[in-house]
Amino acid sequence: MAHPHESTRGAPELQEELRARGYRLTPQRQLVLEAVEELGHATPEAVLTAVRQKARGINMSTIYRTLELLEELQLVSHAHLGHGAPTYHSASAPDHAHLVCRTCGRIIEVPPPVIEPLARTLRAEYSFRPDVRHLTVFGDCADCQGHPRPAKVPAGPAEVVPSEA
Amino acid sequence: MAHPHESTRGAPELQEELRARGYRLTPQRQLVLEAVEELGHATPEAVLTAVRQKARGINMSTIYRTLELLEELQLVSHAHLGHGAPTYHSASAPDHAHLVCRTCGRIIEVPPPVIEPLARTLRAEYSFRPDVRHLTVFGDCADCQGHPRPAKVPAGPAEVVPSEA
DNA sequence: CTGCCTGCAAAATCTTTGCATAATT
DNA sequence: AATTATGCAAAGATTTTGCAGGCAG
Repeated sequence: MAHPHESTRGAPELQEELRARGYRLTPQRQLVLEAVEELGHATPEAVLTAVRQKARGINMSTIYRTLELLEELQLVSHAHLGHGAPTYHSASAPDHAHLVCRTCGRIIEVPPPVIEPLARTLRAEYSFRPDVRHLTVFGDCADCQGHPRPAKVPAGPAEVVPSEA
Repeated sequence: MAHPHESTRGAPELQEELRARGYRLTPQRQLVLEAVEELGHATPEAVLTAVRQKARGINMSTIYRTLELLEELQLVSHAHLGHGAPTYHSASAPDHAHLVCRTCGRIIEVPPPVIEPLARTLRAEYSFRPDVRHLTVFGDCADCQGHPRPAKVPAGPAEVVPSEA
């Protein structure tokens, strides 16, 4: 198959979560959830584009409203990987934090165990419970160290490199 | 004195850094740097307000251009503490990362040593060099755990709680 | 003087909201 | 049938950019 995340229990679970809170199941909501699951790291703009390939007439405001709803239902979560646009992830994908290279824009996913020692320290010393899924660490990746750092990060959301750890 | 950061070597160092790269020293640039040093965590909007109390006629576009320049000169750095507005910090203040409570909005500063173990791991396993000053960890603070989490984070930039560690 | 900077205004992004209509339950 | 959800368009909020005049060096 062509998509990153296969655990698209989508519809059934979605309907269940929606109805439990008095919300309705609509084609738009199914499509948005599917798009987030398939895209992996999706900006609202990317979700809109993806959804429009399957159905027409869908509006950006619906994307925003739906993403907010899905996040409330804990079916998706978002993280800030750059200046402006947040990116959404499916809750059915494995949890991970992000490393973002400031020079080339590359995004590296890291599994929770890498963050856990820090999380433990924050819980112990600050009574603070971090949300690892929302964590983004900015810095320079292996390929970009020592380079004269361009004024701005290059174009596009850049490739995502899931860590194998 | 009434302001957080006293190490306002400001003007001299600013002039030096500017001239070294062919930039000019202007009243606006001095005022913006001072404001960032005095405010501690400053959004562009807050900087504008602060600067306008000392001089008039200053425009928001100058704030943005100046903050960008000061960051290039490494005299300030920014972090994303919330949804939209970035906050700027003086480089003359002690380095620190941020913990942001999603429920009450409280901001807790943590010193680099707390983050260092994670930084070491990322360098060793991912050849990734994190920028600790830019690091923000979202989660729930001691006071807010177990609470029914409001739909939205409460008003205002909220108080900043420098860690004593 | 020469050319960098600033203020102003318009534009560009990105997101939210009001409202009438369409769709779900 | 009762309400919720959507599409559309306009409004907001934030940041960027083009220009002509002003100021630093």
